[in-house]
Amino acid sequence: MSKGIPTRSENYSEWYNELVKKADLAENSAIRGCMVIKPYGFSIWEKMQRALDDMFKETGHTNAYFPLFIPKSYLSKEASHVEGFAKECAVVTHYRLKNDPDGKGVVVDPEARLEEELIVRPTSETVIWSAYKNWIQSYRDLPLLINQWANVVRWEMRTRLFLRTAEFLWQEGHTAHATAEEAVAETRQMLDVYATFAEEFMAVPVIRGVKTPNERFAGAVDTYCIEALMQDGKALQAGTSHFLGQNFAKAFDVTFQDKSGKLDHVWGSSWGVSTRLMGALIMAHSDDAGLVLPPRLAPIQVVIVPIYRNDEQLGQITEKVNGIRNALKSVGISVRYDDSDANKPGWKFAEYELRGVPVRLAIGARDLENGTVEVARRDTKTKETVPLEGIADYIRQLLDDIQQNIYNKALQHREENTRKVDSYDTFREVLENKGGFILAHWDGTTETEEKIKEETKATIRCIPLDAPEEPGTCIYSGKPSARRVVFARAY
RNA sequence: CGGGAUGUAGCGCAGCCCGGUAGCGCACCACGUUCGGGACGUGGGGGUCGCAGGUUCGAAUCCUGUCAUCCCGACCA
Repeated sequence: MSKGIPTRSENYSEWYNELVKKADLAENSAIRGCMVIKPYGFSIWEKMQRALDDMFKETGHTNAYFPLFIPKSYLSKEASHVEGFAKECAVVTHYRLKNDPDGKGVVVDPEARLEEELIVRPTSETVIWSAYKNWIQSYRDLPLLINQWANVVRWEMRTRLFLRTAEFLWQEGHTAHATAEEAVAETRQMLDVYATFAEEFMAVPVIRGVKTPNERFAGAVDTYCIEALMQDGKALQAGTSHFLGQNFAKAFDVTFQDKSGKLDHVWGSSWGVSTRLMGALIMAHSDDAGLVLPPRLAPIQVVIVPIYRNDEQLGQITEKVNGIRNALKSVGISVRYDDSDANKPGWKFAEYELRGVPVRLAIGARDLENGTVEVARRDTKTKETVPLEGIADYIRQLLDDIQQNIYNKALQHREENTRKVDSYDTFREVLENKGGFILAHWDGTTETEEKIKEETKATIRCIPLDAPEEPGTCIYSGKPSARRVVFARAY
């Protein structure tokens, strides 16, 4: 990027922060740990939301909305759940302010203390399951397939734009089923939905896997996840899906009668992805010139920049551009024509590259004469002059090519940075010098996992669902192992 | 909550050591020339120097306190 911004290789972290700000995606708010998502950033998030929501509905889910506040007693009903979240909860203790007796603004009215504190939801399992108790009586009420789009709060000590913020936006699905098999199938189905979304929309290849007990969601029987590899060799969990067993059903006494009249607790699942996906999107593809957006998620797919010397020329160009815009719009391509006089073409070129617009068309007097347009693509930064005739089909094909190319690049990067390692020395060396995913044998104990984490900062990202059976010995303890698991340092 | 740093114009910074009434770049406004890769010239507007005390004839500068932000840890499905 221009103007003294560090490059990816100099300082990935700083590069990321600057990019988020310069590309007008988000900024830190004055509120501790919170983020302001700016209009451009939010428009990308909206595209993600829409695509995900369509996928949820296709798989039979409906949207609903539950309260922001959770009575403290709800949260404590499921023992491991409360333990997992207790350390990062924002708590509402009072319901009224009053004027400061010393005349200095307002103070919390000590007389307005809540009898029972309210927790700002860190996740909604507890409020939702307390509602499900009343919604479910019979097997005829099942499966219950509900999703909500909401904000949640987790009081993180240290935050990073999009990747970890005190408040974030997400989607959380909560389902109830008559059998364990159905609930597991749901859990796996939603994992696949997430993986498909990541790969086909975000152009980010992911590994589907199951978490170790240590990394499991607080209150789940099994936690599944998709793991992506960022350009700096660190892993990012891009989505999770949990099989809850009967844990929440038991905690909230959610039972149903089956066909034979027998009473049983229902089986649950929950799953979610958050604005963290924005972080994944940014980190997976961007380069030193700025953001690189996959066409399927780009708010503006094509920007048109006129090159002119005077109003007369601009008029002629605009006339030609109107035809192009209509042709592109008619095949469903989103276009912006930037004829603003405020900035020069060179400035606009740089600006739209920074914002990751996949395709840029430049059209000037030369093109008017020749019946051509200059087409520049963001992913490869190449440009060529093409005839105006058939431009819509050409661009549509080009957008598909760009989507595919971005994915291929990310996949190639992941493949080049996924290594089988069989000794602890090599493991440490690879982590230190190369990063990436490391496929290694592990003895299956939390103890070993913790030791490795302490010594190397690497965690087991997941046990891949497609991990082949392969007897070996644990790189740390030397004990037998049935298959390799994925290690990495993570965000 | 520990360790380090920083608060000066919308943004990025210099000035502080050695006290003398605030400056640079970008952005902004006006005019002209420019316009196919972040244009140039000339003129102009904008700041109680984070906040509160103190020292001094005089404080952005020295002292004390305080608040905030950032980085490194601890924390983190």
